Amino acid sequence: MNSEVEDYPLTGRFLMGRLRHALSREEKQALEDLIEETALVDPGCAILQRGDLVNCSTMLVEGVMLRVIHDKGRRFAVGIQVPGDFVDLHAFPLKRLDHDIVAVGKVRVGVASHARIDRVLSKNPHLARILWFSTLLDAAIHREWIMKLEQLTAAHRAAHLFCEIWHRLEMVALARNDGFRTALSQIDLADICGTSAVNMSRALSKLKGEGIARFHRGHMVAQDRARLEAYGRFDPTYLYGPGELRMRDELSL
Amino acid sequence: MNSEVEDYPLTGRFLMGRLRHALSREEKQALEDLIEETALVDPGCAILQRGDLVNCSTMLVEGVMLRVIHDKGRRFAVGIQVPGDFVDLHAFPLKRLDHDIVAVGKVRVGVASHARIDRVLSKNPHLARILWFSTLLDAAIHREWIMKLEQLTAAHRAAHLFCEIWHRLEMVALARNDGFRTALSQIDLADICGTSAVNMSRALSKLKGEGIARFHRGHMVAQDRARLEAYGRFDPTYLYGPGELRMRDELSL
DNA sequence: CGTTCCCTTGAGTAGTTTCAATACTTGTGG
DNA sequence: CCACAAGTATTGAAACTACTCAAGGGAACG
Repeated sequence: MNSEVEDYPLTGRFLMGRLRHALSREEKQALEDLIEETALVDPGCAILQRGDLVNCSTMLVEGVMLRVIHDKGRRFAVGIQVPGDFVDLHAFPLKRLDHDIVAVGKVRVGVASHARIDRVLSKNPHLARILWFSTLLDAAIHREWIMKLEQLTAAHRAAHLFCEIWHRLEMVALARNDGFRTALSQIDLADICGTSAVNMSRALSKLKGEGIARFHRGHMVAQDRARLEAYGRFDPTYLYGPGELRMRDELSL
Repeated sequence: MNSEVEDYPLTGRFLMGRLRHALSREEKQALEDLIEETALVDPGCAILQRGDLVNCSTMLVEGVMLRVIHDKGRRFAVGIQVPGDFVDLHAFPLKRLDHDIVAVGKVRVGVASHARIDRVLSKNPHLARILWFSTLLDAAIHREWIMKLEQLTAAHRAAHLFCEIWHRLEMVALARNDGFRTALSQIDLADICGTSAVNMSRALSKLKGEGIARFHRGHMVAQDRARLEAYGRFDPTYLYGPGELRMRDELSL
């Protein structure tokens, strides 16, 4: 077990592999203390609906959540969150969100009231800057999704998505050597990749047929990661993990 | 001429129609004073390239800019900015961006060093919160684009884009009664809508043929705005202007 | 006056959608 | 333990949308 997660069981994965090293021990503790209570969310349930006036924000502790927008009965996923993500921190400055946030499978979350966040951030501008940073990571991921949707066919999109999830879970020490395990269904993948469930099924069997990746009931397994990434035109830079864009030590944030 | 723009010629359009009413006179002046110099940017030129270490941010004063990502020679637009947008404020917390920001047509910008922004924000947490808010508006627009790409065909995407630009220009008092005028080409529209220039041409002639909108050398004219918005499945809520999600007065930010 | 960039139109191909039918999984209650 | 229902996944066929390649028209700028 990762020692950060031992020391900070609710927030130990926050920004792990990104800017977590820039947090002091006191700041990590302040973050952990932000969480007033934890809750279990049932599959498909929303912790937050479009337009709600929000007065607390949610740290995802265990499981996967989707940002979804409903339109004319269809469901469109515009974001995916993994443990360590402060899923609705956007609502702290925005107060209301334009989308729902729903659990995929069973999910455990920690809840922090905006009043408490406010108190901590006004005393600690550095932490405020870090939280701002974390919301902009979501924006960077949104941009990559836009590019992916503009450019790739369904099978390539699926491969790209697998790469992204794999990397993000790896950064928070939840990936496996040969893939990852989530509660995502093919329907979820279709909603994320902007295609129909039927076409997603075909795309996945193509990936399987070419020996690139197998997806079965939420398990993604790929023997040759480089091949998967090449197929998905995946470059992890936009995740601001180790690499080109990563905050260097010379920079104080 | 709008009085805000008279009083604050460089930043008077910042968050106009959104949270600008929450700024005090002093804060508006502090923002205006952030801008150290102005510059003209030539068509197609980038003020910032992916991976650059950035130490200043840019207020768009006049013209339109695109956020673009290059991949295998093709160009993909992942965002569009209009006057009043703090186009690369994302780089203030992120330090490096994942995309380029380029001028469409001739553009005038104001430049604010991060050192100066830092000084002002540390003295004014309320203003810091407002700037954070403004970067999350970009994220909300990104999410809408994701949904639009997942859902709509090229002609509908174009209509949606026209609606968005029209509304955004309207909020900063730069729209016309029957449309708007920019320096966008059909190629730009294609890069934004994730289609080929050929297909965008066909989509536009379809919109023209059905009497929904005419686009010619950057001028967009639509007689029946409601019809255009219906065709583009457009709902301006996500822009956080007047409407459902708008910050209410009861909320202090 | 010609180059360059932007836009248009046609034709063939590739990818996706929808509808429909079928099968597999999982959990529930008899 | 089996039967059933609900949700999930697969496959086929026809219609549609978009892509690429290619050729040509038109406006703007020097």
